[in-house]
Amino acid sequence: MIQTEILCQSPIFRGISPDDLRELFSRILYQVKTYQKNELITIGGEICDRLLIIQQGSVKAEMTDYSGKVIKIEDLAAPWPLATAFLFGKENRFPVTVSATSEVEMVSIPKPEFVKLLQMNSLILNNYLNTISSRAQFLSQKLKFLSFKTIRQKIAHFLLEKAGDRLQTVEIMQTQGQLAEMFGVTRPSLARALSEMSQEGLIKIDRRSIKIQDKNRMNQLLKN
Amino acid sequence: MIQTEILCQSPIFRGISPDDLRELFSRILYQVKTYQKNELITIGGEICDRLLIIQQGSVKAEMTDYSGKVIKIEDLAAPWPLATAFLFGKENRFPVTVSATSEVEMVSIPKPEFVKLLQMNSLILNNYLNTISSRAQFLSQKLKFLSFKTIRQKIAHFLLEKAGDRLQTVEIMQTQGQLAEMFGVTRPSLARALSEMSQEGLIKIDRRSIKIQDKNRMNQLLKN
DNA sequence: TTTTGTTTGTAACATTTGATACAAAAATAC
DNA sequence: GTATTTTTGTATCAAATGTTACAAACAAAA
Repeated sequence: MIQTEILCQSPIFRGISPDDLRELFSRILYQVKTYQKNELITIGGEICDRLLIIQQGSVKAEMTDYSGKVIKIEDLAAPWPLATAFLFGKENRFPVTVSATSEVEMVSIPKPEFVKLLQMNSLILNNYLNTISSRAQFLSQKLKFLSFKTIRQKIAHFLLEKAGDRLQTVEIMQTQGQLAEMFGVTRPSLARALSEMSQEGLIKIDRRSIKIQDKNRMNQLLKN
Repeated sequence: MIQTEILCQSPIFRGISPDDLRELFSRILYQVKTYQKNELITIGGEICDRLLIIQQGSVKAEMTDYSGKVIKIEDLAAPWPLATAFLFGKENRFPVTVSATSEVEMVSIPKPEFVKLLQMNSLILNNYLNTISSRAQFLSQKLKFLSFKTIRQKIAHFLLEKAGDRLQTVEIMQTQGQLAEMFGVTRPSLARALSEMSQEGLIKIDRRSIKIQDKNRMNQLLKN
């Protein structure tokens, strides 16, 4: 049985009343499946031709590496949808193996039926488009960040982004350790780069606030 | 005037007959705007609340860096859509400044009207979902590749991916130089890493074919 | 205040990679 | 077959970053 009070909390059905959602579901085909703890739900590599939404319980996603060993990727709980990014596009396969970590109820909507839902209700359509677009935008940002090779470049990008057109001084909310992790470098390396940039007059560091002293030279760092 | 013979070549309208497309357009609001050479079409940072499709001519996309200098990003021509990844999601702003490089006709569909199109025609809906999903999948792959830090890791990932479960020997189609560029490293560095891995018995290199001799140790390289 | 734990600055050394150069090997052209 | 170009293997040195370690500064708790 579907529980629309839970499902309407899901990112895809957000903003829809439980009653409306029940009405919508009555017009499509779907299944509600129950899985016991530790039971397999999807296998990595399997074709992804249906949308799965956790209605009750929690699952874990794992990936198999090339030698066959298993790495845990993430934990998900109701009312989250699974693999929204793999229903469409060229790579229609589950990237991960999903199994139940408690007793689980899973709503399974075949792709053609989900397309009907998208066409019947513009809120669902917008929610879904927003979900996958935001993901693409997030990945794109992350990729841009990774494209800067040296630590100085990463620092410059981070500071200029935070400062925008106007500000000269940026207040950092994270510790150096957290920043270093974001940048994918070690903490002492980040500290060294910061102190060198400070010595060279590019920035001025006072605790957690950093003043950009030479915007032009900072920009030149990003040229390559 | 819209030219549906051209527009139906666009990734978003692919598979739809010119006549059907004309009928669909008759049911929504849209504009066809003409731009002279060098005229501005969108400005980076501007809100992206409409879908733009090049119907005639070509444009260039440029980005402004933090110091105000302009970097060319890409050239686009008819019948390509602009910024499909920024119509929805959290970041609804054009990332680039677009200007005409020849006389240009641009079809402009306001976002709510485009949503109508998506709901009226499931082919358009599928095309659009496939476009942005594929983009997210592509970015995700690229990100995964970049997450490997050492050259050895990149080599291991590349070879294990190519080999799959079965094969032991991988035939490389590119030159070392091309591979090095893909990996974002210099050619001598790649050659050195390969020869070291060969000395350590991980792989055996014979011209353009590389045999994976120790899959387990290769996998361990990817653990961190 | 004193104590304790966290954050920061910095140093010494090891490792990885880039830059450059050059010769051997292979592929291609003549 | 010879000449020319491309590709590959390798060496040397420099630059960037990681690793480890430790002390000073700071913040929170007792």
